[in-house]
Amino acid sequence: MSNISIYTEKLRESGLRPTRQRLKICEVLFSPEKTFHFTINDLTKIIEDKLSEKISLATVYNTIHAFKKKGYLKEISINSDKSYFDTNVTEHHHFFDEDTNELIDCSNDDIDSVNIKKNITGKKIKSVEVLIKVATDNQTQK
Amino acid sequence: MSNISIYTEKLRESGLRPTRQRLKICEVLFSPEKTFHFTINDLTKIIEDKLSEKISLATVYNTIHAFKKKGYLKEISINSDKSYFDTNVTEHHHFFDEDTNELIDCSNDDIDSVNIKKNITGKKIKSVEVLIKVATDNQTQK
DNA sequence: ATTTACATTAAAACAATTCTAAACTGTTGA
DNA sequence: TCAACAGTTTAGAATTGTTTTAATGTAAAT
Repeated sequence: MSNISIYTEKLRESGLRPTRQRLKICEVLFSPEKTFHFTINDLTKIIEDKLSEKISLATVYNTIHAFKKKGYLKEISINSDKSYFDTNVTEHHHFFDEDTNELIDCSNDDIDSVNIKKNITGKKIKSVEVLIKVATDNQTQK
Repeated sequence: MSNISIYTEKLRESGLRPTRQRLKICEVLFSPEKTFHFTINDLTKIIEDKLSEKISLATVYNTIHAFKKKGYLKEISINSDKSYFDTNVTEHHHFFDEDTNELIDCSNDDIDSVNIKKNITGKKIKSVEVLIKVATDNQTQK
C-alpha cells in the first residue's frame, strides 16, 4: 500500500498542495520506521539523493515551516548556527552530544517528567524542553 | 571601592589582558545588582552608550566567548537567529516569552529540580537546561 | 480549456557571526 | 630610552544559515 494519500492529507492539513517535491519531502520525513533529527541541510541532501535532481532550498524551508506550524514536526531549542528538527512530535527530551553535534532522544528511563509549579501570569505554556548537554570528560564546554 | 581589580582578575583568568574596552564590557556585565540576559547586539549598544564611542563587534564577540569558555557567562539554548547569554551562571532554568522574545529566570518556586536517571555511556553531563516557552493563549506556536 | 491561485526556482538580500590584515598598545628587556 | 614582541582593536570583508524576490511553471476549479 502506498503512503501517498497520507502525505497528501498531511500537506493539505498544512495548507499546502501536494506537489512532486513536497511528496518526496514527506517520504523522507514520514516513511521511516524510526523518528529522527535533522537540519535543513541534512534533509536537502537526502532528498536530492532520492530524487536524483536538485530541489530548491526555498521549497524545503517553506514545507518544513508549514509542517512545524501544523505540529507535524518539532524544532529543538538549541544554540547552534543551524536549526534542528525532530520528526518525533510527542513530548520528550534530548541529550546533545557536544563531541559530535548529535541529538539523542531521552526516554522515560532517562529522565523524570518535569514538574512546573508556577507559570507566568497571563501566559500559556506552549512547550517544555529539557536539553542535557554531554561530552567526553576532557572536552571543554562549547 | 572600585571593581577594576575584580574585572582585571576575571579577564586574566579568561586569558585576556585588561584593556579599556574589555573593562567596560566587564562593568556592564558584572557590576549590576541583578543578573540579566542579553544578546551581543544588546550588549554592544549598552557599552557604546556608556563609552560614548564605538566598540568593535569583534572585540565584544571575543570577550564574550572567552568569558563563556571560562564559565563567567552562560549561553542559553534557544532556537533563535541570535544567541542569548546570561550573567547568572548558577544552575537555573528559563521561561521564554514568544510574544516579546524575552527570557525570564525560573526560580525554585516555579519548577522542581530535574532528575536525570540515566546518562549516555562514556559521556559526562555538562549542563541541564529547561526551557519553558510561553505565549498569550491566542498566539500561534513560533 | 481557461483562468486563477499557488509552487518552484535561482539568485539576490539579509542578519548573525567569524575572519582578516593593518594599525595600535602595553610590556619587557637591552 | 627605545626597540622588539605579543597580544589587541578595528573596519571591513567573508561566511553561513535563512528569507525574500521575481520570473516561470503547475495544479485545481470553473
